[in-house]
Amino acid sequence: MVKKKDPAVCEGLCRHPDTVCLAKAELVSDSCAQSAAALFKVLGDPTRVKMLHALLKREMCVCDLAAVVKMGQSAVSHQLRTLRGARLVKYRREGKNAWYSINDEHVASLLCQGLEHAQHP
Amino acid sequence: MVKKKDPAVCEGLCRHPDTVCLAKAELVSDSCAQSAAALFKVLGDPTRVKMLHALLKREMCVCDLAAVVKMGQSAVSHQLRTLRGARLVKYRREGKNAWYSINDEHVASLLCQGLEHAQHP
DNA sequence: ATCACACATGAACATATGCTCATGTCTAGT
DNA sequence: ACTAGACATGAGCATATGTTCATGTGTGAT
Repeated sequence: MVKKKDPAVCEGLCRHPDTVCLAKAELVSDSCAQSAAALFKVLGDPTRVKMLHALLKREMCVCDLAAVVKMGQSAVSHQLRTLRGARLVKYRREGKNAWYSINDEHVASLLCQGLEHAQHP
Repeated sequence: MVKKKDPAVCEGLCRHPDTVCLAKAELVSDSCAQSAAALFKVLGDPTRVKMLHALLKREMCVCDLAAVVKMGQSAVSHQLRTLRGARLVKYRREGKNAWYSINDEHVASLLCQGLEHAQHP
């Protein structure tokens, strides 16, 4: 009788309590899963992928980014807002222009890994 | 006059044509950005992050996964469907159970990088 | 001061997403 | 054959998301 359920620990919801208990013990916290998912979610839009990819090589201002990804200035500005919110990009103002760039190497690395994976189906 | 616009190449939509032309030349293709974004989008949900994290260490069946992430069987099954669609997990059937596991190391690496980044704000 | 430009932002809208509920399918045991 | 268990799937619904349109803000040139 090696696979008897243990309601006290696993709440009787599973077929393989040992596995479930182990997995539960190791499971990431809600907040951790939340923030990782939030990060990926921001990366999960083709427009933002293109924008970040363009920013990999150089600092760019909003209207140039708009021209590159072939979108309206407003759309690009909204996307930059969410990218800023997730701290994936930073910006500096210079006169009338706002120059955006990738925030850190970690972000660049993640993006490149995703792009690379996408090319090898 | 180093910054004259070149409508033939940049369509007159930008302030810094040289930069835009360079960025356009290097820009990832639509389909490439699409598939990278699709990959990230699938990773961009806390429930799926938890499920994948649990699968990092061990193969699991559906009802056990449901117990671990504290969700209904149907919800988990739907999520597994999208994970399968993105080829992030694979599964094998054994009698009445379906055993799921991470599809490849690349996926695991991406997930871990995301989780790690999320813990260093 | 006025104007044009670069950018940000709010509202509105269509679409996408994730969950629940109900039901279908397949397998194993009787 | 019949039933129960494990899983898959379709419909429905509430919420989230991305774009456009209109407008607001701040800067520099005239």
